[in-house]
Order: sequence, then C-alpha cells, then structure tokens
Amino acid sequence: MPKPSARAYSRYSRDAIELLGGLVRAARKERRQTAQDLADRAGISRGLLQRIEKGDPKCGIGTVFEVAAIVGVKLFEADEKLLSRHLSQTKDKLALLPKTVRRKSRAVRDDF
Amino acid sequence: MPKPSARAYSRYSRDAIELLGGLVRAARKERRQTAQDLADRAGISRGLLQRIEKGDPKCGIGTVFEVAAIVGVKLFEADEKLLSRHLSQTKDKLALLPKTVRRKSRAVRDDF
DNA sequence: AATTATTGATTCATATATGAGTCATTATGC
DNA sequence: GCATAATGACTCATATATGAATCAATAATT
Repeated sequence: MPKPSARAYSRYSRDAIELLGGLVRAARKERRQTAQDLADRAGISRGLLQRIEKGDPKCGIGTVFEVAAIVGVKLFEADEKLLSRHLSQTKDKLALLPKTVRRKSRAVRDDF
Repeated sequence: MPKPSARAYSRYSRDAIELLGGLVRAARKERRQTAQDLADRAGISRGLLQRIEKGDPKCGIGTVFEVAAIVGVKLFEADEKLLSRHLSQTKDKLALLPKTVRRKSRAVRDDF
C-alpha cells in the first residue's frame, strides 16, 4: 500500500525551502560553527537542525527563521529596522482593505 | 504556575513571520479570494490559514511557503528559474566548503 | 432591513513534528 | 597514523501542530 498520501508541495516551495536550508548550512560553515553549537544557540536539537538544513518542509517556520537569523541569512533582504517598518505598513494597508471578501464565482487563477 | 516555557523567538524572526503572514492576507484580499477558498487550494484547513496569516511561528514552513506562492508572495524576490539556479549554485558552494568543521573555542558572535 | 456569507475564536481528538539517544562513518588536528 | 570530533542516518517516546466542528459577530449583497 502506497502510504495514505502525505502533503503535496509545489516545485517553487520546495526549491525555496531547500535553498534557505542550504544558505543556512553554507553560512554556518563559513562561520566555522558546529551543527551542535548552532542547534544549542537556537534552542533546538541537532536532529532538527539537520532537517532544516536539508530543507524539510515540515519544520516549523519559527525555528527555521530563527536559525537563519542567527547565522545571518536575512529573509526579505532587510535589516530589523526596515523589517518592522514594512510590517507596520502592511498592517496599515490591511486596515484599508475590506474586512471580508465576497466572491461571485469560484474561478480563480491557479497557474504558477 | 507560569507555563513550562514555550520556545523563544528573536524579535527579527517574529517580525519576519508576521510580515509574511500579513503579505499573504493582503494579497489574498486583493485577489478577492476567500480564506476558505485559499485554504482549499493549499490543501489545508481554514483554521491553519488563519494562524499562518496571523504569523504563528509554529506553522510548518512548507505550508506557509505554499500559501504564499499561491497568492503570489515570492520569497527571495525571485521567480522559479532564478530560484533553481540559485539553488544549484548554493549546492556547488557547499561542495567546496569543508565537510566537517572543527572548532577551537566555543566563542561565537551572537549579537543580532 | 433582511439574509447570508465571511471571519475570528474556540475546543477537542488525532496525526505528526520534535528531542533524546544511539551507531557507523568520515574528516580533522596533532 | 592515531585519536577524536563532527556528521548523517536512524529509532522511539512524547509534546504539539493540525483538522474538524461549532458559535458568535460582522460585513456584504439584494
């Protein structure tokens, strides 16, 4: 029996996650830092760090981002100040958008 | 009793995750797409999508990236082609780096 | 204004991610 | 070459994320 079916991920998502993991591993090695050491600093187990660096989609986004931040891999290519500014801008924008969305049909572009 | 202590996340990580979730929500609304509809397309429950858009660090990175990709929020600001190219470059780079890392002391810069 | 869809916030049962531990292998430093 | 540290690949028990369902509140359409 072929396993009850796990979750499916698009090519793009898998590539992005794997890339992120690879960047973490590369950054860690350039810092000459041990996997165990990085795991300790992030407060996670070495096994989990291994899966993160390998690009396992099941890892929590919090742990992944945390590890990435520690070794200096920035998402959104922005520093902390820029980030929080962008964050509040997004919140403002959300406040303007309609609070609920009403749909006529169910047809939505899906090709990516 | 103050809960046995959950996991801790840096300000940067929390901001980044929350920003990502906010971008997803904004993008979804601009497409006039229902939360339920987006959840269906991503193959997740509406409840999980809610937590993703709210910026819950415990969500799987795979599901978060998947949802983001569906509504057109790109990480690394790169399309699929650029992404896979960057991916293989990173792999090449990793092949060059030392396979294991030996540390003298345990002192590593930690301020971010 | 009335009706109905959408959302936010719950709860609970279950699937699953994570931590801890082990073992074999390989690379590093002496 | 030797000693040992680092890594990769497992297993298993347990903590926890997720799906399903419900309910109330609010917004959008007619």
